[in-house]
Amino acid sequence: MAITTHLKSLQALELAVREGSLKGAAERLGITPAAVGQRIRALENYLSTDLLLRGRSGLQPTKELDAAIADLRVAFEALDRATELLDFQRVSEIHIVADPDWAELWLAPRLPEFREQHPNLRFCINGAGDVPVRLGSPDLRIDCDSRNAEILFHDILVPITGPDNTRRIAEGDPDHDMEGMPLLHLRAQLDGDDHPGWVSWFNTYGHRESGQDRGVNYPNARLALDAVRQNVGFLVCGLSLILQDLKQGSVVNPFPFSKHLPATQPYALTLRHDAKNRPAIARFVNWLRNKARETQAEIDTLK
Amino acid sequence: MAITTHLKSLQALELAVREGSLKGAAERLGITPAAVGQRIRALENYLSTDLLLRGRSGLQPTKELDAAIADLRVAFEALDRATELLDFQRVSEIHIVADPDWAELWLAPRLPEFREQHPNLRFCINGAGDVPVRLGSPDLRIDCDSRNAEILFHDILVPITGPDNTRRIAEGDPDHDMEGMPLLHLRAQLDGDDHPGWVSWFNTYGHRESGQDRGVNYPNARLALDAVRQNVGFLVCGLSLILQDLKQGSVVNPFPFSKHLPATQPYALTLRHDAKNRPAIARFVNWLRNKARETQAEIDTLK
DNA sequence: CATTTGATAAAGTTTATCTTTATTCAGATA
DNA sequence: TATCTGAATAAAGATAAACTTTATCAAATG
Repeated sequence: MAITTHLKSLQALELAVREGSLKGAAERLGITPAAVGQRIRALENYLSTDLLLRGRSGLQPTKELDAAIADLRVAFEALDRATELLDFQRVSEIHIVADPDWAELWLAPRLPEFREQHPNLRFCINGAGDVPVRLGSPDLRIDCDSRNAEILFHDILVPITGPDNTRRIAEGDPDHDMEGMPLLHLRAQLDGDDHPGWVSWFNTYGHRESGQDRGVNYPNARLALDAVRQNVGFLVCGLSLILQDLKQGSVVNPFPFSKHLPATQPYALTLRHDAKNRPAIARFVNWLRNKARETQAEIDTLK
Repeated sequence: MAITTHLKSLQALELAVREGSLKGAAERLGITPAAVGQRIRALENYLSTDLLLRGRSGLQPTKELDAAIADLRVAFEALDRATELLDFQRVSEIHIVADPDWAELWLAPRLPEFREQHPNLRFCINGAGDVPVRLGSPDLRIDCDSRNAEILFHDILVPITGPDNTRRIAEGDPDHDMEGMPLLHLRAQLDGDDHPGWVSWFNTYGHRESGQDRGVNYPNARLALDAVRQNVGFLVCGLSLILQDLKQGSVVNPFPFSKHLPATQPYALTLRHDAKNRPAIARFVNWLRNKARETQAEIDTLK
């Protein structure tokens, strides 16, 4: 028994008969009337038979089609039921809690790619997103603090500055040039040892004796990065968060990447206990792992 | 109600479940297993759900799919029935009687293009072809003799010779060069006035006083043309029959096409009384008219 | 343990499908 | 009758889907 071909043609045909016009079918299919005509004609050509008598006002199936139209209707009704059951419309929600800087600067720029392929998924990231927060623990947690979590990648911390300094750096000694510009700090860098900043960097690589913690403080990396892009000063920042900026040249590295500090902890992923059973989440995590692997590779290449 | 999308994915899915393997489904669909996997995966991605648990030996629908598989089976069984009814396999026969030279030299080279788009059609042309002759009148008749027939195109008759003469013609006087080479005749050209040949040509354009009907006789144009291609001599031939040869340079025209004779009658088409009701024939005739129009245009351009 | 078989991933190519634009045509409207 | 309108169509070019190929992987089999 041969397998049915021209499925889309048959679908268009059945719909055109049901609607009484190519135009009507086109609207339901979300394509142009010309496309519907082409689909049907393709089938007619294949069969070397006319199937539809096209009048200006209304269509009429030929007797060849008449014989089959009942089966076509049965078929597409059954398919529509199956579609319903398979829950084409289902919206699955993924709730994520993550390091805010990472969420804003690493995840957010990469997410649209994934969402394009998974239009049925809704995200809630750190309380914001497509859907409101849900009570209880999130499906995923990504940060640098959790123990026993699956490691995504090990970041490194590097000094960066704005694009206007590119020329100056090329000509002279970056140490010298830095003298005139403020150091930018993240609040977290000054609060504890978990987030190494300028203090650690100068302690390791020298270049400046005093005033290592002077300068401007920013509450989060996004704001600090905005300032860097506008040439406000120099910042020590996770390389993973600025890969795109470096490629575009909207920020630059005044020192070779070999002068970096390792992050104290890797970014790591914790899954909610029952999340593994949800295919949507499994698929998202899978994507996340791949993207993390890419990032790790880029970091390792540069450092 | 939304319209079912991913028809091919659903088809592959249903078939894979029925066959118990991607490979089996692939064979029935006439594509590679990789393609089947891709179809199914596309749907799974779209739904963000797993549908098929792939084991090395045997597949198993997930519970999501289980709910829908019955409807899918119903749908594709109905489609297969519809397919049957629409007679995907139907073989329609077209019986043609035509001027033998035209059939061999004009129709035969053009027909494959049409047949490629209409694999269900079988031809019987002048008793030969895919199917044996049928009693009674043919569906189509194409010749230059019938009256009250639909004109396809008006041919012109031109002298031609083989490619080896190209150089000699370029250098000198074709009249002179013709002296050493035999004139080729078709039997029909010598028999009556319907098929002008060298006699008419020399009477019109001069160049030779005697021996206009001497030379070699051929029973049909194909054989004569074979001889021309091998530089046996000079022939007066319908331009429509050698357009491709001229383009390829396998025959050449020693005289400008302005020195042509008009064919006494155009090629014309007669349809059997009931042929108009057969869509396959209507479509073939339509194609024939288009091709004839093309030929007419080429002739008019050259002459 | 080596081999076979079926599924998968990645990449590149081919083919199908769709849109756009312009044209045609039957019937409605003036 | 003329002309207008709305739907279908034709042609061409652009886009996107689908397929094949090649290589890899993992389970099952000998």
